[in-house]
Amino acid sequence: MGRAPCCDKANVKKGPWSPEEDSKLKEYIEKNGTGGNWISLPQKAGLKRCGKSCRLRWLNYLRPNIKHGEFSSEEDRIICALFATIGSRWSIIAGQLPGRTDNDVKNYWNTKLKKKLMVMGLVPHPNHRNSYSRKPSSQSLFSSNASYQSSNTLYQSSVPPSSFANNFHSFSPLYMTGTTPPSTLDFSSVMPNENPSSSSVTTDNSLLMNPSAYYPAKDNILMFGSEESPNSSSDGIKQEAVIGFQNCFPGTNHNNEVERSINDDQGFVATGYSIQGNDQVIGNNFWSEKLNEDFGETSLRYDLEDVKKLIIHTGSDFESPDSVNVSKAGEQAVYYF
DNA sequence: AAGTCGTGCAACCGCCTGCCC
DNA sequence: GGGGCAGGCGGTTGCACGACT
Repeated sequence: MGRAPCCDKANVKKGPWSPEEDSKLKEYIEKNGTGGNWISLPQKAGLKRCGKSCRLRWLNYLRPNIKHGEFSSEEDRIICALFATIGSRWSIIAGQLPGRTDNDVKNYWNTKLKKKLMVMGLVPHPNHRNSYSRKPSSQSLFSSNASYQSSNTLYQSSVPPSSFANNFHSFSPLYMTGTTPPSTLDFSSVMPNENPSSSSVTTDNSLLMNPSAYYPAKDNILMFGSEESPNSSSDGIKQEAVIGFQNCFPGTNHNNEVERSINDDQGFVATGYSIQGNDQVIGNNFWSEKLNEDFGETSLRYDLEDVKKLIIHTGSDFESPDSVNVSKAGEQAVYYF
């Protein structure tokens, strides 16, 4: 038996809202509130609409302080960073942008921002055949218990939403903002800096302050990304590669230290790292463990230079055979093992 | 001027989750 | 503990409108 419909479909109006309906709804809610029950609200308000439709109209259009119009470059940067961190969790992303709705952010991403990033080579085109990939191995990508948090709810799931996985794979290069401090976002490595004075966004937002809390636990992913530097050499060799590990929020803070993410359950280390030149990048989860071994469990922060040395020093010793020379500007790679 | 195409966005659909009984 | 319901969310659709031919 299927579930009962939320309203009588035959007797509800669908399609665009008229100004009269808008004013009825607005007037009612301003006077009485939603009463915590959207289903019964349309009847009380004298509307022939589904409760869900009323809720959507109110949240996306009628409620106070809704911001319409162009997204600023600051908002662009926040959306990109959060998308890279948590995927298509539009409501959470919208929660970081005062006056914006999840629908707005979603539409903006799908119609403009994604294309913009594709053009820039920061998001692989769907038909792009030149990115590195490797089959998942014995350990399933999402085999471990995932833990990810929305604005007010902590979810525990063995299988994160497939949409998240897809997005995570597709746009993972944005994970590698090797210059992303926890409280100050600097997207200069992934976004063109249209306004140099605003290359960083200072925020005291809890999500940005503690991104690891929102980071889904996924094992055995190694991500590579590269972008073409303005002074890229003529042979097309990339000038920068940034790598990140699952369970980590890759980034450095303003002191050029690699942040360690505290994950009580699994004790992972958050690492972020940007290398210059034509470096060969080798790594896997052992990298995190090596950091602990070499720099101590108690240390909350690792100096970026030490991480660089460690990568160079221990790279060939990694147990994983994975070894990638990310050589072409603008290419990205995602490795699973 | 008319037809076609592309884009943006509001709205809908259906699934998932939490809450309540 | 489990079933049902409502809210919330992300994906998708469809329409309006402008650009282009």
